[in-house]
Amino acid sequence: MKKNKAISGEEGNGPLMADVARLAGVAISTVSRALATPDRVNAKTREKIMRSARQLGYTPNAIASSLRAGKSNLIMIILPGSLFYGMSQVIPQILHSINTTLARNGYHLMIANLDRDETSERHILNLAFGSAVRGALIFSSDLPDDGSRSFADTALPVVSILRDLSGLSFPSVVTNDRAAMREATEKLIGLGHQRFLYITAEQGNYHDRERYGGVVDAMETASLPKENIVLSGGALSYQEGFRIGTEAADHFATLAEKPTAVLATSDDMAVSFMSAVRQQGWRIPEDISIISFDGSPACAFCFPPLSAIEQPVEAMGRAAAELLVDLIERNERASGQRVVIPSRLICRESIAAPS
Amino acid sequence: MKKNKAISGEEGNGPLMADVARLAGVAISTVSRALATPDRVNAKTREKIMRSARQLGYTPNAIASSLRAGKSNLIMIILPGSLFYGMSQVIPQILHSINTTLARNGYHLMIANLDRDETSERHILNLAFGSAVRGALIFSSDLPDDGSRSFADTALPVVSILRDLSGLSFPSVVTNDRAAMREATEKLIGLGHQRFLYITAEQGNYHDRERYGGVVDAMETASLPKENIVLSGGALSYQEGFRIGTEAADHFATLAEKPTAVLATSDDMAVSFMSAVRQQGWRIPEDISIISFDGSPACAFCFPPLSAIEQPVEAMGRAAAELLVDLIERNERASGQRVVIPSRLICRESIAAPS
DNA sequence: TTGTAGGCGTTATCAG
DNA sequence: CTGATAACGCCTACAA
Repeated sequence: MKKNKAISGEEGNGPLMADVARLAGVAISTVSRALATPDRVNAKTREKIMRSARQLGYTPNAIASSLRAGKSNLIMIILPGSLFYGMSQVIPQILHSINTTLARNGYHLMIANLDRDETSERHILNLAFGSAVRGALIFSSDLPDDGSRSFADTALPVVSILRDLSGLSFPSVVTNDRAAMREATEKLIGLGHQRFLYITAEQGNYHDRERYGGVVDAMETASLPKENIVLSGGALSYQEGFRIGTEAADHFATLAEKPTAVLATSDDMAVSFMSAVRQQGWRIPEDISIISFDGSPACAFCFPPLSAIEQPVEAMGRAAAELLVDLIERNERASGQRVVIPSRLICRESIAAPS
Repeated sequence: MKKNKAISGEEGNGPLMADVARLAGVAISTVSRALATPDRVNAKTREKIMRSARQLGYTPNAIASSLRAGKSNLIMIILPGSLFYGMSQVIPQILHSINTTLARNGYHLMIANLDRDETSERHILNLAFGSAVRGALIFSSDLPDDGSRSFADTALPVVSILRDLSGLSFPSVVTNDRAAMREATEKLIGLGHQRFLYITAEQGNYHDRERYGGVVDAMETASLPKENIVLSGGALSYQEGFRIGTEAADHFATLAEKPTAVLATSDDMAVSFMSAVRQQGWRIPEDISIISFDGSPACAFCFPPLSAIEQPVEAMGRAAAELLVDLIERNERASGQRVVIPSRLICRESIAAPS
C-alpha cells in the first residue's frame, strides 16, 4: 500500500528520484530541488512532487548524496576493547549522549573497536582515509597506526575524549583526573588517614599518571611521605578490574603495616577489593576506608555505599559531540583546545576516620 | 612523508585511483582490478600499481564503491534508550561481540538509538529505506514506525536479539527467559520457599510475560497457589531499575505476610532492593533469598554475592551477527528461525533455606 | 592482459 | 521557475 516498487522486483531497491519525477511529471532535478530547497520551486509543483514522493514511499539514497557531496554524515567513535567490561557504565552512557547529540545534528554514529589486533587498526585507518566517515571521536585510546599510515595524519576532524591529546593538537574533552584524585586523597587525610593503598591498572598510562599524581600532590601538601602510598596492580588493563581488586586484597593481606584507606582507580577494583577484604574479616569503613573512580550509579547500592569520584560521562559525551559537529561545520580541524569537565567527589558510607 | 596529496591541497581529499593509475602509468580500470582481483593482472604491472598505491597512501573511497555496488557494508543496530543505564553490561558486551564478528566479515556497525521521540524513529527508517545500511540488528525493541513507513516493510535482512520476533518472520536470537526463570523459582522452592516477591519493569512486555510465566509454571508444578506471588514494580522501564528495586523494598515493608524469596528481573532491581531492605534491618539470605536476572559480572562482588540468571550476552551477539552476515551473503531475508541460547542459573550466597 | 566507456543515484551548474 | 547535463569515484562489460 505504501510501497509500490514495481512488480515485486525481488531485488528492486525501492523507488528512485526518477520514479518520483516521472509520477509527478517533472524533471529529476526539480524533484531534487523540491526536496532540498523547497522555496526555490513553485508551490504547486512542490505539492505534486511531495505527494508523489509520499505515495511511492521515496527515501533518498544516502550513499549517492554522500558521493555527490563528497562527504558522508557518519561519525566514527574509536573505543578500546578494554572498556567494554565491568560495572561502570561509561561506554553505554557516553554512547547514548553522543549519539543523541549527533542525531540531532544529522549525523550517525559508527563504532570502531580498537582491539589488540592489527586488523582492527587497519579497519579504522581504512575508514578514516577512505572518506567513509566525516569525523572521529577517539575514546581514551592511543592513535591507531598500521605501520604505513597513522591516524595522526588524517585530515578528519577528531576529538579525543577522556584522554588529553591536545598536545598533539587534537581538541580534547577530559575530566580533571588529577585534581579529583587529589581532592579524594585530601578528604581521607582530613579524616585522619596517613597510609594509603593505591590500586591501578596499566601503570604509567595517561590516567594512571594523572591520578597517581593527584595522590602525590595531596601527600606533599600534607607533608606526608610518598612512601606511605602502597601501590597495587598496575600490570593489567582496566578490563581486568575485578581481578585487579581481588589481587589487591591479597596484597593487602600480606602487608605488615596496613594502609587505612584505599584509592581505587575504577569501580570494579573497588567492589572486588571490598568483597575480598570483607571475607578476610575486615570491616569497611571501620578498618578500611575506600574511594573509587568512575562513580557508576551502582555505587550507591554497594555495601557499604561506595564513595566515588563521579565522572560526568554524559556531559563529556555531549561536549565532545558538539565540539566535533562545530569543527565539521566550520570546516576546521586542528586546535589544541581542551575542555575540562570536572568530576565530583561523592562521599558515602565507605569512608570514615581510622580507628 | 607517507601522504602526498598534491600541494597540501587544504581540501584535497586524498589520492584517487586515478592518481595511482597515473603514477603507475596504467589505466584506472587496471588499478581497480589489481586491487580487487590481483590474479587477473600481470604480476609486474600489479607490483608497480601496488607500489604506487602505497607511495601515495591510497585508500579506496568506500562511498563510491558502495554506490557502484548498490550496497553498503554498514550494519545498523537499533538500541532502546532505556537499556543504556544500570550495572548490567548487556549493551557494551553485546556491542563488542557483534562488532568483532561483523568486522571480521568486513562490515561496520552503526548505532541507532531508539528513544521515545519520533525523530529517532524517522532517522532509523531513513537509514533502512535509504539504502544506507545493508542489514539491521534490532535489540530488544519493537519495530520502528513513523506513521507512513514501518520497519516491518523493509527489504533489509534483519535479526532480532533478545526479543522473539520470529512470529513476524524476523529471525531471532533469544534466551530462554521462561525456562530460566522457572528453574530459578524451582531452585527456591526446593530450598523450602513458598511465598515470592516478583519485581519487574514494564509489566506485560515481552520479557515480563516470559519471565513471569516461568515463575507461574514453577508454582503450578509445585502445586503452590499463584496468589503466593506478590508483584512489585511494573510501571517503569528497565532504565529505572534502581528505583524499581528501592520501591519494591518499601512495598515489601508494608506486606503483612512477607515473602521469603525475591525474584528480580534485572541486576539493578536486585542490588537496590538488597541495599534498601538491609537498611530496614533484614538480612540476606537469612531473612530473604534473592535471585536476579542478567547476571552481570559485578554480581559476584555484591554483598552477599548475588545469585543470578546469567544471560549469555556475548554468545547471543555473536550468533546474531553471524546469522545476519549469513542472511546477507545468501541474499535471503525472511525465515522465522529462532536461535535459543540458554541462560545459566548461577547460585551464590544470596539464597538459602528460609528460617 | 589491458584499456575504453558507461553507469550507480544524486546534486549543482547553466541555459532556457 | 524548470529542464538538460555533467560530475562525484569506482567497477565492470566489452573491445582491443
